[in-house]
Amino acid sequence: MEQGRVATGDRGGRPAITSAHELAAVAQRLFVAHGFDETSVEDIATAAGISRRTFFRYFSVKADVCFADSPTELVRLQQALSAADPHESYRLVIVRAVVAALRFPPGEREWAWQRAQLVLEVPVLQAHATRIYAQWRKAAAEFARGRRPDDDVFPVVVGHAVLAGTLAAHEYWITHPASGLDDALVRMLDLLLPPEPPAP
Amino acid sequence: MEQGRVATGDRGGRPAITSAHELAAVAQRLFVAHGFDETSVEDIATAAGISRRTFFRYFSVKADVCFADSPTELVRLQQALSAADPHESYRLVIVRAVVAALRFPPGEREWAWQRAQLVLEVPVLQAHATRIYAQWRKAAAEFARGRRPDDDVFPVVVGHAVLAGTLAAHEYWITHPASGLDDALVRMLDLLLPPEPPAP
DNA sequence: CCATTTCTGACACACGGTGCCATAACCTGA
DNA sequence: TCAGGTTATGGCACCGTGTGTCAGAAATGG
Repeated sequence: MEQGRVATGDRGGRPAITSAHELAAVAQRLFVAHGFDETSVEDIATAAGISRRTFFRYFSVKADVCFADSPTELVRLQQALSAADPHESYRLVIVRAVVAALRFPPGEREWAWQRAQLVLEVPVLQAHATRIYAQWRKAAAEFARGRRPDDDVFPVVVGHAVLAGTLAAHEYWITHPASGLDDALVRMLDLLLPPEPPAP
Repeated sequence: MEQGRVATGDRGGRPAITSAHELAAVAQRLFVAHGFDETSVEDIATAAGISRRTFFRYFSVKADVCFADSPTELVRLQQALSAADPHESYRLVIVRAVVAALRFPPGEREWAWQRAQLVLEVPVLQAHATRIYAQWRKAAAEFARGRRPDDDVFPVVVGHAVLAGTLAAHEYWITHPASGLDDALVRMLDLLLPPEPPAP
C-alpha cells in the first residue's frame, strides 16, 4: 500500500509538480475518450507530465483515480449522521445525510455524471468501488446500532439498505440523465429503508 | 477473456487431467490456510498437478475459482423466478427463489460457510463478486419488470433489494455461524423488499 | 495407421503494483 | 553563499496476473 503522502504538509521540501485533483481530471478525460482498460497508467502519467512511479504516489491503485472525492463524501455522511437529532425518524436522518454527502456544485454536474457512468459500467471500477461501499455500509450500520443497540439485525439491514438505495439512485440517474440525483436518492431510500423498529 | 472450454464436450480429444470442481477444492484449502493474496496461481497449479497456463483455462481469473458454483446458482434463481405463478405475491416468489437458488447439500455446509467468509472478507474477492451480483440484480430486475412493465423504478429497486438482502443474510450468517442461512435470507429480504406496488 | 479433436505445457509479453535509491527542488540557519 | 534537512520525483529491478501463440500429448473413429 505504501501510499506516499504527496502535498500533505506544505512546509519545506520540493513542491509537488501536480495534484491528485489534477491527475483525476486528466485521467477521467482519457477514460471517457478511450476507455478505462485501454488507458494505461503510463498514458495518464505521460499526459500529466509525470512518471508512472509518481502516479502511484498519488493513487496507490489505478482505479483510485476515479474515487478522489470519496473520502470527503464519506466524512460528510458520517458527520451528518452523528450530528442528527436522536429523536428524529432514523429514515429522515439517513435520507438527508446521504443527499448531503453526495451533493456537488452545479458546475460539476456533467463531471459527476460522467464519473458515475464510469463507476457503474466499467467492471474494474465497479469492483473497486466495493471498498468505498464497505465504508458507507459501516457508517450506516454504526448509526443504526446507536439507535437500537440490542438489535443485531437492524444495523446490517440498514447498512445494506443505504448502499442499495444509493446505488439504485445512481443507476436511475445514469439511465435518466435529465432527472436529479437528489430526487432519485429520496425515492429509492424511501422504498428500501425498513420501517423504524419498535422502540427498545 | 478467452476462457478455453475445458470438459464441456466429452466426445473425442485428450481427456482433461483435472476438473474445475477439483481445482476449486484445492484452491479453497490453500486460501483458507495461507490467505488469498498469499497464494499465487502458481501455488494452486502446483498443488493440483497442472501448469499455471492450464489453470487459466479452467478459470480466466484467479478469483473465479471461488465462484465455481455461481453459474448454477444463477440458473436456479432465474428458473425459480420465471416458473412462478404470476398471481402470487412478488415478494413471496423472490424469497422462495433466492432460498432455492442458494440451497446446498447438508454435507457442504462447512464448505459453503468458508467460501462465504472468504468472499465477504477478502477485498479482492469482495470486489470480484460484483460480477455475480450484477447478474443477480439483472435477473431480479427483469422479473420485476415482467410484473410492472410500465414502472421504471420498480425493477431497479427490486434488483438492488434482492442483492442487499442476500448480502445482508450472508453477513449475518458469517457472524452467527450457528444460525441458518435460509432463515436469515427470509428475514432480510422481508425487511428490504419494497411492498407490492399498486396493480397496473 | 492416420486424421481429427481436445487438452496441455512452455514461452514471450503487456500491465499493474512495489521496494529501493539517487537526485532535484524547496526552505532554514550559519 | 553555503551546508544540511526535507519532500517530491524518476529510474530501475522485480513479482504476480492475465493473454496470445504454438508445438506436442492423448484420446477417438475410420
